Formats: sequence, structure tokens, C-alpha cells
Amino acid sequence: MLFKRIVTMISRLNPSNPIEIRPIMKFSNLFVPTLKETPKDAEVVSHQLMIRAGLIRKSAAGIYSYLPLGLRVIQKFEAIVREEMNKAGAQEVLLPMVVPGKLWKKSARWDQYGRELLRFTDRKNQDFCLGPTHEEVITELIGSHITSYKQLPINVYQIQTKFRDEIRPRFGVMRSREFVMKDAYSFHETPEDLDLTYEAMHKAYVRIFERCQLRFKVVNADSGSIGGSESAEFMVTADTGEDEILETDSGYAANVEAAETVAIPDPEMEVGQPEAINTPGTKTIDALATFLNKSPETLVKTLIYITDDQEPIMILLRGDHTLNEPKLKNVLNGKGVRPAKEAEIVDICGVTPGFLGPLKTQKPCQVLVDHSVPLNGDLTVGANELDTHIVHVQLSRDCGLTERYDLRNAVPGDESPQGGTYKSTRGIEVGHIFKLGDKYSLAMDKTFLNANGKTAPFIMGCYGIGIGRTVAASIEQCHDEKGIVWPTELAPFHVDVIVAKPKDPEHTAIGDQLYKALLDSQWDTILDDRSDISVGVKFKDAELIGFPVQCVIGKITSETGEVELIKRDTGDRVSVKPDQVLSTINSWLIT
RNA sequence: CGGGGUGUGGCGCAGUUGGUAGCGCACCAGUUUUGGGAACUGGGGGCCGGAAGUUCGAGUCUUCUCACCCCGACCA
Repeated sequence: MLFKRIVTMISRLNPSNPIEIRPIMKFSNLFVPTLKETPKDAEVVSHQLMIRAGLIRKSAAGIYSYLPLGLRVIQKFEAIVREEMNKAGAQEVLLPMVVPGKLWKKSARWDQYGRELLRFTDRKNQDFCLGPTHEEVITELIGSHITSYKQLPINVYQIQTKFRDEIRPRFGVMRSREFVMKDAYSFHETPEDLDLTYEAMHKAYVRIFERCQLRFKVVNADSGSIGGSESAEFMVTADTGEDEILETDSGYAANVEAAETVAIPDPEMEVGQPEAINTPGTKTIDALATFLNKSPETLVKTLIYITDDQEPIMILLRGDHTLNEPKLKNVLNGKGVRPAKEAEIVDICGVTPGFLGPLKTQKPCQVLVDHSVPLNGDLTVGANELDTHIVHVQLSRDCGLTERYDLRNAVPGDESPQGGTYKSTRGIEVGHIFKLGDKYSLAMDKTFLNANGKTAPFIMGCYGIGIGRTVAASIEQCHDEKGIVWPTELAPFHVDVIVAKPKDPEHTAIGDQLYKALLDSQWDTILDDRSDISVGVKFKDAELIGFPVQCVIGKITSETGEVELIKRDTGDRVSVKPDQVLSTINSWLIT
């Protein structure tokens, strides 16, 4: 070791003695720690295969190192993203990862964002955070330098490592705390101009994911904590996906969070007088339904939430429905909410959960009713008294309620306002585009002068793609029992030249020749020149890692002088003369 | 943050009523192998997650901690 280092030093000093270069495109030099066994802490296939194929290694929960092969895949995808973003008129920047706290205080998100924002102080005791997203930084930057409508629109993006201190990181690189993301931000004079860029980004995203040969859906979405009006998510379809998508035959699709429901009719009707009845131990809707021999949809479910400013909110849903928190938040004009704790519920209603209702609460409380619950209907609600419910309640008459809202989660089989009925599929969210409007430019007080010489806030859009996540989604969608099956554009190398008998100088020579010829072509090529292992290992590794093409110099070469080409996705095998290798690969990989 | 689980060589695991740590893979050396994760021989490697306690003696029992994983609320 030491000797080698000295030799290297001497060779550096003496130009006539060239430094020995070890190309990393040779397996014998490449750091690819493949694993025969599946690591026990990897749950989903993409995570298992990324570790087994030597793409990534875990450093801490939700924090990973990318190894040479994994990095190459990431870089391939980044290159596609760059190309399409640039083509769509965006320009690349690199914003700081460590963000001054004062920027986040300016937008008020320092207090809103919660513990996902990793905060710390420097030696001068100044607040900082690790950027989980960069609206503040970019608004400050662009807003400080763009002062006229003549300089608009502008669309900037970066590809950068973000950090979100997730409550529960999981699924490897798919939901990690540290992750690489492409985020773009556009600035406009008018909402109409934003529409143009939003559409351009939409088209660019479609092209990006199509180039990766992903099966995906564009879906209506809730804009979440980032804020803003319209937003769409790009979902790679996969049964293991974390998101539920509801779609109709007419082609409309939405994230469950955003899927709207239809109000059920609420005709005027006569209802008898309210009557308290004894319902011992019926703490759940199911128990109550069984006890009263009624179906859950005729019962009312009462939930208590607390807003960010500590106001209690009572939500009334049909017994068989569940609350959609983003919808509640939207009804409250974006105010944050959380479920009330038991002690708070007792404080507000005077009873523990199970017997809650809108009548006779201990404390006044805003009541919101889902539009599946008829205000004029004959309903059963909790009495705010232990083991008691009230029947024959008419919300319009007994509680003076007049408004209904869309508050519940849609479920498969529901009618969609867009026509047709919903059915459910699952997906992995790999991209998200938003119309932000003036939310951040107002918060950060960033304006420009418009054509009329008037001050106006920037109208903004923002557009994200999860880089690591997309790579994982691709594996999730394209693998078999042997390993990964890369689409051509993402493969770390396109061709794996396997020399089955490295001891045979003739074979080694053919391998070297093919390797060099392929290096001069458009195909990224790696040479499996390892001499100390059996062929079987080389085949297994090639399949595990998922190179689109294996080029084997071995038994067949000795017999006929031909080399064997194996296509990973179909398993097709052909034997060709060495001078036909390139044309065969071209015919296989160029679509 | 609630519920469940796991921590023992690089990886996957075993370890009995407490008696001083073992297996497979991987690794190193040598010989023989070479079209499907080779065979034989010989080796190297472990404060048994950490701390405290019980005991003559703790991987094993007790308490406390930490880390990681899985199921639910956040998000690219």
C-alpha cells in the first residue's frame, strides 16, 4: 500500500512515467457492493433492490449515501430534468441549503412549519434551518432584483438536497429525510401569464416522465402547506404507492385529499320532537348502529378539532364517512387544525368521545356540517351526556344551521362532481406543480412596477420533482424476481460486457475491443473483467443491477467466434459476430 | 407522538434452567475450478446497542436509556 503510494508520487513527479489510470468503468475497480441476501429493514422492493444492487447505503434513518452506480442513475435522471427544464425556458440556479431563520420568520412559516423544519443556531446564536423548500429564499432573491414588469416572467430552478425531519421516514429513498429535489419557481405580472408557464411546466413534466418510460397519471391535488390555488400531482402508478387516487371513466383523476364529493339533496320535511334515549356503552358508530338497529349512514358522527388559534370546531359527518383534513383546512381559509385531545373534548362537550353532539355543549363552538348530512333530516346525534343519544334531531330547526360544506373523504363508488363514479388506484407522487399566486410575494413584501407604473406583488408558481423518489418509483414499476430492469434512459450503464473466461487471453482481447468500441458509441458501457469469481456471479450481478444489455464473451465465442447479446427486459438472446454487436444494440435500445 | 417489534463479526441468523460466544454468506492465504451466486485446506475478525444493578459468575435476570424497523397522523 505504502509502496504503491510512493510509486504514484514518483510517477507524478516524473512526466515520462505516466500515472496508472484505472478506469472506473471496469467492474474490477468499481465500488459496487452487491448483496445476495435481502436486508431485513428494507420493506418495499425498490428499497431492497437499491441496497442489494449496491446503489445506496443507509447512514441514519431516512439518510442515505449514493454509491457510484446509484449516483449515475440519479445523474442520468437529473440530466433529463435539466434538458427539459431548459427547453421549457427555465434557468438553473443553486440556492443555499442552510437558510437564515429570518427569511422564514418573514413569511411566518418559522412558526407554522412545525418540527419537520430542522432548526439550529450558528456560533453567533443566529437562527438557521435546513431548507425543506425554497419559496422564501427565491422570493427574497428574485424580488430584490427584479423591479419591472419588463423583466418578467422569469422561471428559475435548482436541483438540490433538501431536508425535512419527517416523523417517520420509510421505504428507503422514497420517503427519506434528506432527499434530492428539483424545485422551480416562476414569477409573473398576471395570473394569466402564470397560466402559460404552469402549462409549459405541465408539458415538460409529461415529457420528463415519458422519457423515463414511467406509467403515470396527472391528478388534481390539494396544494397543502405550500399554499396557493390550482395544483396537479404527477403520480407513478404502483400498488405500493402511498397515495390513493380516485378517478372516473371520463378521465378525471384526483388525489383522495382533493377529490370533491357531491352534496346530497336536503328537502324540507317534518321531524318529530327531539328525544333523549339511553344508549349504554355505544361509543362507536358501529356499536350505536347495532344497538339502534339502524344503518350507519342514518347516524351523525361528531368530531372536535382545534385550530391553530385554539378555537374549537365541531364537525358533523354521516356515520359511514371520514373527515378530510385538507378540506376542513380549506373551509377555514387555510387555518391549521388538529384533532382535540380527550381532555379538551370533555371541556367543550362535557362528555368523553362516543356521545358528542351539537346540542347543549359546555362551551360555544363553531359547527361545520358535511354536505352529505341533511340539515332538514331526521337525525340521531350524541347528547353530550354519558350513555345517551338524541333522536329526531333536525339540525336546521334545533341548531339553527344553514350551511353545508364538502368536508369528507370521497370513497370509491361515490359520484364525482365532474361526472361518473370514482374508482380507486394507488400512486407514488413524483412531481407536483402549484399556482402560488401572491402568497409569498405579499408575505415577503416583494413587488415590481407594472406597465401603469403601479406597485404590484409578483404572481408566482412553483414546480417540484422528487429526483431520488422518481428513481425508486421506476424500480418499483420495473423489476422482476432477478432484480432491477432499467429503462434505457436511467440505466447506470447500458451495456455490460461480460468476459466469462478472463484467463483466456483471446477472450480478454475481444472483450477489451468490444468495450472500447462501445465506449466510442452512444452507449455507456461497463466491462466485467473480474478474474477471481465464477461466471455465475457476473450473470447474477448483471441481472440484479439491471443493465439493459449483457454482451457475453464465453463458450459460444470459443465455438463460433460469436458473442452473445442478452436483453434484460425480454430475456431475448442472440449470437452475433463482434462487428454486429453495435448495430444489434442500436436496434434494441433505440426506440 | 401513540401502538407493536428488533438490537449478538460486513450481511443474514442461532445461543437451553445464568458457567465466559457459534453457524451460513462475505473476507484473507494456498490448491483445484470457470456458462449460472464453485470445492477443499488453513486463517483473520465480536466490550453480545449503551449505562447501572442482582450474582462467585450476565449475551441470558432487573431497571433505565439509545438506535433501528413495522402500523396510524406530515409530504417530493
